[in-house]
Amino acid sequence: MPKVVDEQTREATRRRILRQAASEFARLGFDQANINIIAEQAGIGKGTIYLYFENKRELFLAMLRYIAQDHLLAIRAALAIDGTIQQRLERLFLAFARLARDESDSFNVYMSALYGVNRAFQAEATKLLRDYLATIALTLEQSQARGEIRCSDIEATALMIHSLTESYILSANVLGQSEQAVARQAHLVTDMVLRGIAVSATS
Amino acid sequence: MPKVVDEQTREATRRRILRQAASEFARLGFDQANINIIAEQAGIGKGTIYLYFENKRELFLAMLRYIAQDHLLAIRAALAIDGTIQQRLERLFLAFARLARDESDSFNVYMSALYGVNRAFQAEATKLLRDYLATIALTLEQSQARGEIRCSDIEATALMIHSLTESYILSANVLGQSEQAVARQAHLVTDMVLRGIAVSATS
Amino acid sequence: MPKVVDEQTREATRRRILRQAASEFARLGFDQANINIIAEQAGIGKGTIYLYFENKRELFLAMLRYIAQDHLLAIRAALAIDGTIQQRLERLFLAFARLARDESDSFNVYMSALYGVNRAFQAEATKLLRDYLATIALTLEQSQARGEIRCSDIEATALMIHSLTESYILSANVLGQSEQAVARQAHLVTDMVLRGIAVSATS
Amino acid sequence: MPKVVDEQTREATRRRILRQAASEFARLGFDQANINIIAEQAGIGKGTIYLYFENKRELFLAMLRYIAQDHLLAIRAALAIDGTIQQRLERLFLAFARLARDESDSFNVYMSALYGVNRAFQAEATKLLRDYLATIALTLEQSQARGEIRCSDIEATALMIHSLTESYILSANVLGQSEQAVARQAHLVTDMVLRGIAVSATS
DNA sequence: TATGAATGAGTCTTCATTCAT
DNA sequence: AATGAATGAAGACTCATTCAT
Repeated sequence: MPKVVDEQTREATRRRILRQAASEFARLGFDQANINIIAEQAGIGKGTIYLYFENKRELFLAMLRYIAQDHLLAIRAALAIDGTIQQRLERLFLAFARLARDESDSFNVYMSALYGVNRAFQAEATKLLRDYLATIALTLEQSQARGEIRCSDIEATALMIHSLTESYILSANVLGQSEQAVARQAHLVTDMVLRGIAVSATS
Repeated sequence: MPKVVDEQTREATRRRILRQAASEFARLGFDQANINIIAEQAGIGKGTIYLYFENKRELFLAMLRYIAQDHLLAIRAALAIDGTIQQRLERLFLAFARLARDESDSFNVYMSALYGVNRAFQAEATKLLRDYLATIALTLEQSQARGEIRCSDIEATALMIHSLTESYILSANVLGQSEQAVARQAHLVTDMVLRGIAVSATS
Repeated sequence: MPKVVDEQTREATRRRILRQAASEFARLGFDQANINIIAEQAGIGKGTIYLYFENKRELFLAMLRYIAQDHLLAIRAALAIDGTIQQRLERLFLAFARLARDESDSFNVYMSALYGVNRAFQAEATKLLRDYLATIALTLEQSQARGEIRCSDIEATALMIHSLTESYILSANVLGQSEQAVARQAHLVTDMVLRGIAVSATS
Repeated sequence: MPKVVDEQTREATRRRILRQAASEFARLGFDQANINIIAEQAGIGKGTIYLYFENKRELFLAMLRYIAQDHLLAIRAALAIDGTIQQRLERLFLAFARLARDESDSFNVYMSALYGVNRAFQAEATKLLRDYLATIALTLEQSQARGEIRCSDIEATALMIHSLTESYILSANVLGQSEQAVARQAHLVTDMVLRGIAVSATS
């Protein structure tokens, strides 16, 4: 009989690797990150990592999917159906701000993948982007069904909302603005977006 | 005046290196880009590149500054004082769209630097971001002075405008939307921004 | 008598391993051959192989001895006492040709060991060589006792016969000659050997 | 102006690498041989070896060609046109014996390549084999033109001569026979071959 | 000033072997 | 006895950088 490794242990190890990988990739980028160090930090042997992931590239992609799930859950929770569209979008904005702060590792690594030069990583990051947009689009549709807004092009509007939210927070972070300063903009930005939509929708 | 000719030659070589560096860094990223290939493409010897730049890192930073100048000129030209604020912001939007298309190399490399993981590069890219924002803020001030708009927080608004513009175009590109489709949004987006500002300004 | 069944099972497993080992070592050579794959092909677990053989090296040596037995049986059968010396040597030649064709795996692995660089393997392969030579020498002695041939140096002659036989077939194979073409040489080569012996024996 | 490296220096380095490579490959075989150690022994840096040879495999093949030239020169010198066919073949036999002794490194490495499992190496070693055979065939033709021998199938006879010579010496070496003992067989073996040819030729 | 040959630090990955079950 | 998950030593190869010319 083989050494019985229960699924749980295996899954726990897998997660530990992914977490350390996220940390290292976020800190150093794909190329500079060192597989051996990731293994060491995960408390396993050098070779063991290859029992869980085919190679460095696959580890990176798996990690990307792993953090994507987290992010998406956060986004969906923020856009939960209760509240007005304004409140929901504010929650979205704040959720992004929180992610960028509390999960800066995974946020950085996702942004690097999305705007970096590696096509394979970009493709994977784009999948997450599409999921974001679909979630936002769903919210807009619900809101429209309720008569809160009137929106001619849901897709484009979702893209606009996401772009503005994400980019605003990223730029603010890069510029060194405090989280509080950013949080204070939640109402302002969503208000602007909603009024912008309302107007453009009728134009 | 042989000295001058030498200066010119030297400057020309420097630019040739920077141009090739931008191309390679955009294509492969900092780590994967190969100094030898950049030298070869620039038509100089491997060692010569070190007579112009201390090391790979400095070459990257110099290249970042080099393309930043180009971009800033384009942004300033787009925001030239003639026309209404709406027209000026539309030109800004289109200028970004054109950069993302015609200068995709340098656009990519700038985005990678800004949202990548290398702090040194991020700091340099942030300088360019600050220049963008200052230029936009200046435009908003001019517009306000003319009474076109009324804006409580110029800085935040500039950031919003820039974020929305840049991120919209990037996301659209990543999602594979055509340039034309993006261009058609110019009026819509700027209109939304302006009405958003107008309203938020009074709120 | 469960003990006997166990013994049988154990021996069967051992043989299965040896057979797969011969196949892999012949295909890839000692270093490139993969213990895990041998185990897999033998239908046993990775670790189990170490219950039968101390390590990769010992497995190789055991396999070498295993195939040596087969070869030696074939050689002895070919040199069976019936027939003239010419017929017996022709059968030897054809037996080698058949081995090289039908048991090319074990033939290759033996040649690699004998002429390869690993001293331990060479020593083991040399044992087989000595057995070959002893069998041939025995045949020559029998033939001499019968008055068929007259041979001053049995050892050297046996070596000559073996060398010519083995090397001819190998070279022919390497050069891509068909089995049939090789087989047709049987009479010619043995004839030459015998006349060579006859003459040199009197000189 | 680049560092001027005269052809001579470069060629000398190349040879030094090839010589050390032959030594290491002969000692350890292709897989166990260590590129870094070869470089070190050749008195150059680890990376330098890759300026002369694309990779380990190409280094091995280049070394094979390099030693092949040496061997072929020795073979050709031995078969120089002066003397009887018997004398020429004796010189061939002795030349092989000397190579196996004095150039045992390159001899081993050639044999490993010829009878090993790596097809690429086998193909290259086979080229050398063909050259050997062509040289021997030429000698036989010359001898036939002079009326010394009469030979129906030059190619097969050349193969026989080479096989016997090479294999006899190899086996003798493997069996631990002294060089002198081998050398003493020169006359015996060639005599046998020639008489064998003469007879088989008329049959 | 310009060059490119030489260097060697650095890293992903393989695989024989061990050992807890 | 049988297993296979875990290990880590080992090595080919790349490429930024140096420096003799």
